[in-house]
Amino acid sequence: MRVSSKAHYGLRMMTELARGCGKGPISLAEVSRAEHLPLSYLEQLAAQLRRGGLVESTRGVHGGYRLTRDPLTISVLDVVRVVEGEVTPVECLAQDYTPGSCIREGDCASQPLWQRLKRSIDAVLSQTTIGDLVADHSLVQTFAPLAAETGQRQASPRRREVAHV
Amino acid sequence: MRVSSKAHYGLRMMTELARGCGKGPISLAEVSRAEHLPLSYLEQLAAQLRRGGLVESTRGVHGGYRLTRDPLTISVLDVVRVVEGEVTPVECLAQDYTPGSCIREGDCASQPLWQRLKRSIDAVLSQTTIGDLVADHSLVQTFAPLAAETGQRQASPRRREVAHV
DNA sequence: TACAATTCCCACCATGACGGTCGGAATTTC
DNA sequence: GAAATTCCGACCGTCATGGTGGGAATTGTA
Repeated sequence: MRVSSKAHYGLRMMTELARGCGKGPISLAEVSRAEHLPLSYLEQLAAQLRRGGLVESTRGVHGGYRLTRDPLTISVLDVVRVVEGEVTPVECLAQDYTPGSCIREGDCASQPLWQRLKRSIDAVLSQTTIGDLVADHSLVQTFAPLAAETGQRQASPRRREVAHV
Repeated sequence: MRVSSKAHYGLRMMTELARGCGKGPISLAEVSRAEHLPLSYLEQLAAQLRRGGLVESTRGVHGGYRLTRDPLTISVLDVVRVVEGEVTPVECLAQDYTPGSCIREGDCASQPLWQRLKRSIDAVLSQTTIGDLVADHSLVQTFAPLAAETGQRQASPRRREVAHV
C-alpha cells in the first residue's frame, strides 16, 4: 500500500509547473534544478503526463511544459492515475478488468471490503488539487524558518538511503 | 496502491482458521486444500502470522494452527500489517521511520495529504474483522448458485494470468 | 546558416520485492 | 518406528521500479 516515488515525482513536477502558471512554458531543466530530480527521468515522466493530457509541451529553445488546466481543477488522483495507472487495491476493481480473470469473483468474501477501500482512497486523493498543494507549500515555506529553530533532532546516526531528496 | 497477494493469502488463511474456530487446530494441508494455495508458501505465511501473534501452532500429528483471539476482534488491518508490514502510503509516516531520512520533511507540501490518506485507509481496514469476512462469505455462498445461473459472460478470450485462483 | 536549447523516443540496466519451491530438521501422536 | 505436522533456511525466476544514455527532431537566436 505504497505510493510510488514516480507518483511523488510527478506530483512535484506538477506543482512546479503550477507555480509558473501563465509565465510561459517551464523547461525540465528548471524543474530538475528546483526539485533535484534527474532530468532524464523527468523526461519520461513528462511524456506520461503529456499523454495523459495533464500538460502540454513546446519544443525548441524556449520550450518546456505547461499545465493544460487550472491547477485547482487537477486533482492528485488525476496525476497519480496517469503516472501509476488506475489506483485500486485489487485488479478486479479496475475498469479495464476483464471479467473472468479471477475465478473467485462472485464468491469473494473480501471484495466489498476492497470496494470500500478504493472509494475511500479515491475520495481523499480527488479532494486535494495541485493548486492546493502549491498554496500549502508556500504557507509551509513562510513558517519553516521558525519551525526549524525549535526542533533539533537529526541525531539519526545511520539514515536509510532515500531516493533523490 | 495495491494490496499484495500475500496479504490476500493471509486473509484467506485467517478466514479459514476462523471457520474452524474451537474445533482444534487446522493443518496447513487443510487450508491448502480448501483455498487452493501452495502448502510451502502457506508455511512461510503462517510463520509470519504466528510471529505477529495472530495465530498459535501445535506441532506433531494432529497439529496445526488456531487463532489466538476471537475472529471478531481481529481486524483486516491487523492481518495486513503483520504480513505486509505497516500500511502507509509513504515511509515517512511509519512509526519506525527515522526522522531525518527524508530531507524534505518540514518542507513537504504533500505530507498532510498522505496523512489524511493513511488515516482513511486505516479506518476502512480496521473496521472490518476476520469474523465479518467469514459471515459475509457464508452469506455469499448461500446466494451464489442463484447468481451464477443469471450471468453468462466468461467470453474473455485471453484472460490475464492470475495467481492461484 | 550554424548552434544551442529543448522535447522526444528508444534501448538498456541494476536492484529489490514478490510469489514460489525445495530439502531437511524437530516435534508429536499413533 | 512411522506418519503427520510445524519449523527453518536457502534458493530461484520474474517483474516493476527507478534510473541512465544516445541520439534523433524541433525551434529560437546569433
